Amino acid sequence: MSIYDTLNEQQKRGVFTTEGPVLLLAGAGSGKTRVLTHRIAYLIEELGVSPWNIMAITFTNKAAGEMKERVENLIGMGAESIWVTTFHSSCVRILRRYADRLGYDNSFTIYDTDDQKAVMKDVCKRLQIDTKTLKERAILSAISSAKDELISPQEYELKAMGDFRKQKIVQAYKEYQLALKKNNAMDFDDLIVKTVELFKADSEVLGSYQKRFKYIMVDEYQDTNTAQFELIRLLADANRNLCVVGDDDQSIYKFRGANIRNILDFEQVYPEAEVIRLEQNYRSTQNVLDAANAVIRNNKGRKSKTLWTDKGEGNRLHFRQFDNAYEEAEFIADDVARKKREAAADYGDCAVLYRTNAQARILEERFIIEGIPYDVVGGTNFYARREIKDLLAYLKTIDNGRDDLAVKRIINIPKRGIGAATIAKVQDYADMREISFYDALRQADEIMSIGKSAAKLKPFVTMIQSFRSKLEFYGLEDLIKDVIETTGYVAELEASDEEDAENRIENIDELISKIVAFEEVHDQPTLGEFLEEVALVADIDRVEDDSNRVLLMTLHSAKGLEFPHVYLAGMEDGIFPSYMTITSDDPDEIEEERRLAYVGMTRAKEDLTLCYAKMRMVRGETQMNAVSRFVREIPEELMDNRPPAPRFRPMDVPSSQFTPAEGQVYKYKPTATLMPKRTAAENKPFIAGGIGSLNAPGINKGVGAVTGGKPDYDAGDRVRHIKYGEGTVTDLEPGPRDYKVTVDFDDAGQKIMYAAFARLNKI
DNA sequence: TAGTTGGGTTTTTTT
DNA sequence: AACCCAACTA
Repeated sequence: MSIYDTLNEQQKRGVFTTEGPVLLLAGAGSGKTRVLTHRIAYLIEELGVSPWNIMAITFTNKAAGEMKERVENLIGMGAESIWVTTFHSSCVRILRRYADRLGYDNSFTIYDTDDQKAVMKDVCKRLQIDTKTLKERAILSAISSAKDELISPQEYELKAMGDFRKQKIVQAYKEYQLALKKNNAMDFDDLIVKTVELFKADSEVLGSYQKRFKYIMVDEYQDTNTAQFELIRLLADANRNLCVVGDDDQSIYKFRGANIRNILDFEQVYPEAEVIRLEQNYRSTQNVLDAANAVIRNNKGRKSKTLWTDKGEGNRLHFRQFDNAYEEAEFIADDVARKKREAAADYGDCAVLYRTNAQARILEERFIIEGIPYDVVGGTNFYARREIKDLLAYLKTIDNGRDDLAVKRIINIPKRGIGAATIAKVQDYADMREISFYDALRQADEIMSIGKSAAKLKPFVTMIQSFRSKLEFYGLEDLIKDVIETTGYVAELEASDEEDAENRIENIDELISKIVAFEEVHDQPTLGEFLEEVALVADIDRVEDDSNRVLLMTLHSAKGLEFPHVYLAGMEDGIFPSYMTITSDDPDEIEEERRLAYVGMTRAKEDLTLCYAKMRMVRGETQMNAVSRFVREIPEELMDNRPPAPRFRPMDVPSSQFTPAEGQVYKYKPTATLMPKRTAAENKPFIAGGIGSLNAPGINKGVGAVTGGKPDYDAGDRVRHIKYGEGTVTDLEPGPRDYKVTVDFDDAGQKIMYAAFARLNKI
């Protein structure tokens, strides 16, 4: 009995076909991760390949971590030297070693979207580009697309002939790259592009990696872009042992440059490629699969395949119709609660998927009201949140003062009376001497033009220097706490009456936890390593599988995941498929949306619920939308309710026309298929344009003490938190203006928070 | 310089 | 609705 016996025939072929190029067309839920992990195990255990010679590229850090773990479970020790990473992490690893050969310093920093925008703003100012007509964002996205296609500024210039707009973009592109280089920084796209550049320019380096990576595997291959493909092609060129795994039906990242041709044309590029299809689905019931197949069948130009399962039919899909998004949210929350009550599902078995991040808010509000533990994935990346970026900017500045952007970010946070004028003068001085902004600050006395403002800069420099010297003696955890304490960052938040101050503080606590965790995992944790690790994490990487909370996320984020119970919210034409793709004259766009629908539906193992709201507030105006065409593409016999037939459809109606005074709301009473039961109080008419009862002041205030007095619990007590669930208080200490409470939560682990914000309830 | 206000814009999706 | 930015006031 070997570990390979449990694989089906196709999977076995995928595992045992180790030499030469292999295209593994793996339908949703067909066990591709199993094939990949077994393939790695087979290479190592049966063929005697050194783990060191294997590279597996995944889409997210989370997927990489899981794969590594599963390989470890299969072969025991020895898995740590396999490269299992994302494209971006691999490239950083390579560039940290060789970036100097491209004229960068090996300690380059990585710029995120915010940083890019800041640089571009500056570039536009210098080039006198009118950002009213040509937005920074548009320029950046043009540059990003160019980089995805490996188009250099020079090549772009050739294409820009006679096109004024493009010529402006070329100028900006060139200037932007110069600025990045000057700051010794790379953006996300550069990580790939520069690595390809390095490989092409330096055959010695390329040769060494080719020699090392004898077996290369790429997961989610349908979502690779041209630059990534080129990277892989170069790496695999010597041995040609390249196994790509993907599903053209799940290609959903065209907007990010994913080139679906990479998978469709694989056999042209590698004529000797073996093509293996995995069509048996081990995840979903037949009904779910039939529905998903019926939808995706409407796409043209796909590699035909039909998923099947030997699981039973299962439940029919649920279709539910609502008047508005609030009722939709209420139903979903109620339904989850019902399933939990009836022991049909636990919280962690449920996921709510939607097209746009904005849809999360209403759902979230409802989940809070009903006290259902949940987690929202995505939106703004954790590390892109203001408070986190602020603190990270401190850490970056302490680590090395070379990141001008970071220094400028925090120089006046919290307020130190240092304004734009002073900053500009310091920058001028820095430019003149060709030194960094921070070094210019250190010489503030020498800068004649700033006059008495120099006195404001000095304490800042002294503070940073003191952090630096203290770093010799204490760890990262002490450092971050010291920064928070010394700057008064949290104290300021605490005192502020900002709506989301509580949330910010929670995020900061989470950051501290992450630093602590980082220090636990690494033998010799350095600040630089922490900052690097943090630069490349996606929001999805942070979700823990065992936290037993309902997950709320976009359809995009859900790729690669599965849940027994899935709710698809906002199944409306104009929302999903999005308005943009409906009105586009490129028919490919709607096909990509359909693939997204396919991805969403195939996340469900047992139970799939499709929700439709007739009226929905989008960007401040009320829209009336028809049922999503994707719902209508599902055979009716697979659903428990028949979606209403399409009728006249005002695409969007100005909210002003929907004041209750004019009574028009009532025209759109539900045509009543199954509506969830609700109490009379809850059944009040929805007021379009208003925010409804859910948003009443105090909604987020939960229960429990809000004042700064001593809480009614103490160390040792059991308490309940609205989000983290139950836990034990391990510490309670008086702070400057509030008690600081440390709780060891059963599910969420240890958290430190301010009592006023934590709103813990003794139980 | 800091804080406020009013006007204009917007992402659909993210490593 | 939410966010960002410029312009204005204190």
